[in-house]
Amino acid sequence: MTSDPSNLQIAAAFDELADLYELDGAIVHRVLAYRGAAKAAREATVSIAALTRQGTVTSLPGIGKTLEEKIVALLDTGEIPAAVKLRAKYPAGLLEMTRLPGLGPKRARRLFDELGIESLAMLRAAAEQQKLRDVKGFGAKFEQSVLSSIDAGIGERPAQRVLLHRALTAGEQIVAALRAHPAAERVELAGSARRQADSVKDLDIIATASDPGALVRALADLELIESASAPNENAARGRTHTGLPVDLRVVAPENFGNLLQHFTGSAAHNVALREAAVRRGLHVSEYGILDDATGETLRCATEEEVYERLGLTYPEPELREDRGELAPGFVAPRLVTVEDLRGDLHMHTTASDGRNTIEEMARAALAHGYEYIAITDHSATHGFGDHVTPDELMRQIERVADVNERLGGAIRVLAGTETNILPSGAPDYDDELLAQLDWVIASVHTSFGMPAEEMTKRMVAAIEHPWIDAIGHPTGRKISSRQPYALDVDAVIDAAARSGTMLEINSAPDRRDLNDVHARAAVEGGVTLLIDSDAHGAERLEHVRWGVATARRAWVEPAHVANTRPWPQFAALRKRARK
DNA sequence: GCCGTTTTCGGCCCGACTGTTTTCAGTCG
Repeated sequence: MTSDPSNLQIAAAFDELADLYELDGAIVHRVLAYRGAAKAAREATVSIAALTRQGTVTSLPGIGKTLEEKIVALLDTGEIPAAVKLRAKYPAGLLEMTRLPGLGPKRARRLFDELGIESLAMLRAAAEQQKLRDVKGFGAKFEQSVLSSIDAGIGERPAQRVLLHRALTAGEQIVAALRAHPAAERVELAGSARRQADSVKDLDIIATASDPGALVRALADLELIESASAPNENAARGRTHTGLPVDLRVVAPENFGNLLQHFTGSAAHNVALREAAVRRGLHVSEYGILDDATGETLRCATEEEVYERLGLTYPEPELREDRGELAPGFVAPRLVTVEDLRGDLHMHTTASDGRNTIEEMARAALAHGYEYIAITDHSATHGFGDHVTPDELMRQIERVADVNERLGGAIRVLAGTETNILPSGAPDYDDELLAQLDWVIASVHTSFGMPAEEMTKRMVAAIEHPWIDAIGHPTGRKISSRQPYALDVDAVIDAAARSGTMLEINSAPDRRDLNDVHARAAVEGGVTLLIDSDAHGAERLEHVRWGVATARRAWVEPAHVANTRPWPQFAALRKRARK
């Protein structure tokens, strides 16, 4: 018996089934049911395999009797029979083909049935030989489009997504530049960038203007924009120099709220919002709210009006993922902000792989308005050459004391470490040394490939260690480049709550680890979170913005975060304060 | 395939665009 599939693997199996059923011509609602189940699996904070064995998996939204059976089959045999059958029927190349613009599952299926086309290569050949136009519904224009799409490499890989910090930095500059235009009135970023998602695929900007045509044409002239075109007086589409698509829509002021709400999404949020509206006899679109009873359409100048008309509490954009923000009893959380943070407990200096000295980091943190920071260089076995030996760590403690003296108490600098969690679960300094520090954060940097059970044991051992105050980047994921290591996050949360060990939201823009779903589960499990920059240079202290973004998506309030507290209260949360 | 202030069947968000088509299905966001 191999180990159970992770929630992410189960979600992937459902997504695959959705694609296969779609090719097979299933009704769209059945396909959407599988996609919904995949979302539920990705966002579940407990092990779906475990729930299934307990017989309670159907308590998850969107998972009923049939999907339960399919999970059981996956657990027992490692396969879902329907998927095996459908894979044999529809070659994998068909799914690649559906990545081309204008070619969805229905049309791909038709080409497969009538011409036997089952790969991008065969599709390309048929387009070149002008054979596609023989099939009803296909013409010369489509053949052209196929050739140019395949030549552009579309189809070989999924659409590129850009990390939030890059997209949002560009998006904010574009918004600022548009706001400075004389024709501009309101200009706001929408879409996944506004929701502070992990990554985005384009920027959506919604505006009102005294002269819409002038604003729309102005997009092309912005320094950040490589090229743009305006198909009409109210919309422009462009690309930044890094290739990020930008959509600008100018709308009448009385409709601004409807458009901003619509284009902020998420898709799942909007679908749930509209379903809730239909139950009240209302129909929501980007143009307004149509009332069945009166036949009139209400146009909303602000988003607040949209939610108010629907009888819903306004949810901050970060919450709009259909994760309970539309539920009847929803109470808007007071989300944590960068300004709430009073300290940063994870950063590096020249002693390991950082670029600045202790004093430089301390002065930068002081300028940032912090009351306290911890210096946490990499430990003895970091393995990248830039580690701190036990002797060196002793000298580091003295250097921190010197800096504290020189700064005259303006900021409190803690002598700490980011100690490696060895495969055994032990830290790589001995307890006597850890006891002399002010602060210990522990992280996994090696042996990522352990099975979930061993990795969980390793992590729980570290969490239960008497001198480890917090776990750094607990799942090891790197957004769009590295999967989290196999880990029972629920068991980690339990252990952290029991032992009073903090779990970090690491703010490195490609980590944001814990992620939004896990951070929310941690808070619900009674864990105190920590939001850290993991800065390797003084200017990177600003990165806490991205950790805060993840925290906000996790419904996190200031009280859930240790480093929003003044020093005496924070100090008391450390394990060493309880000895 | 799921689900219930429409409760065990019959619904399941909304609209624009596209290319191919004489009225629209499929795709996309």
